[in-house]
Amino acid sequence: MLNNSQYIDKLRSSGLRPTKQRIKICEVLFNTHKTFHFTINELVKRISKLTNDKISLATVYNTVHAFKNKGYLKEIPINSDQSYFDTNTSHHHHFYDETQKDLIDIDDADVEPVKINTRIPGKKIKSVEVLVKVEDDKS
Amino acid sequence: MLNNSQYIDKLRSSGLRPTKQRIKICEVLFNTHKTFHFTINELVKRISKLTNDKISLATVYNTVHAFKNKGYLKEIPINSDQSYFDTNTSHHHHFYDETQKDLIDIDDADVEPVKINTRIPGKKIKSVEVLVKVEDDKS
DNA sequence: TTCTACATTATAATAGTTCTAAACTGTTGA
DNA sequence: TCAACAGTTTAGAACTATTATAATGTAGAA
Repeated sequence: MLNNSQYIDKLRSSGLRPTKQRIKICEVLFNTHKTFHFTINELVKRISKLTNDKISLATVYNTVHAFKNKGYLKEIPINSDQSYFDTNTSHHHHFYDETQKDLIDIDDADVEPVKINTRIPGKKIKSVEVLVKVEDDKS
Repeated sequence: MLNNSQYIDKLRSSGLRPTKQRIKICEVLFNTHKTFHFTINELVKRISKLTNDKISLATVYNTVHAFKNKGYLKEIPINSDQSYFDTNTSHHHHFYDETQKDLIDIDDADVEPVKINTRIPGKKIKSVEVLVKVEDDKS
């Protein structure tokens, strides 16, 4: 437990109590410059690999949802049997490899801005997400 | 049971036996010029409203998946507690109204073609889907 | 220190979807 | 026409991700 004051501040400033579970989850999710995708299941495994005190499944769900609501995580819209989350909250899109069931970032610079020339009255756009499904090329 | 030969042909030509359940589901899904979105749940309700012989839930799932695999239906990528399908298999995109949990088509003409300037070696693009999430505009 | 509201926890509950295995039916070919 | 077989349907059980419950624990304020 060295440099967790950043997480404590972050949590406190968004109205979340800095509990040791939340700090640990912050470490697992944000203690790297690389962003990544994960499912709850994968996160639970990652946590138990990196810590001795186990965190209950319910807490992991609660925390991930709290972080998502605060904008620290994004949920990626995919039809899958489980939800995918992304620690990269900047604007970008995804490939989904249906063969390997693998998610890959598409750098925002590699996608021309998506222009929507229609609106729904009384609604404002919250996000525009592009999902590019790919499969093995057997040609 | 009048003009079902079209469905029988369609099914047979794609290697699906034209059972009476499948024909009935074709009627429910394709007997209109309007395309629409549905969940399995909604489809089951729609079927039971339009027919007397009930079709088992398992068959509805099987049939929807078979139709999806044959390209007669598209699954719409959304994070939801249930899967959404679309009888409109042409290239188009969607608004998802998070307030009302409602899906709305975006005419393909209203979206500038999405240009992806990167590829994954050995993979070919299967689909490019844009999901525009909207919410009530309280400004 | 004490109090209180917020968090965590194990477990139960829920709900969508898939599996199972027995019964049924379209299709083929004799 | 009819037997045989592979594909299909079915009810219900099983499975799995997620959410709810309610008791216990804990951070932060007074």
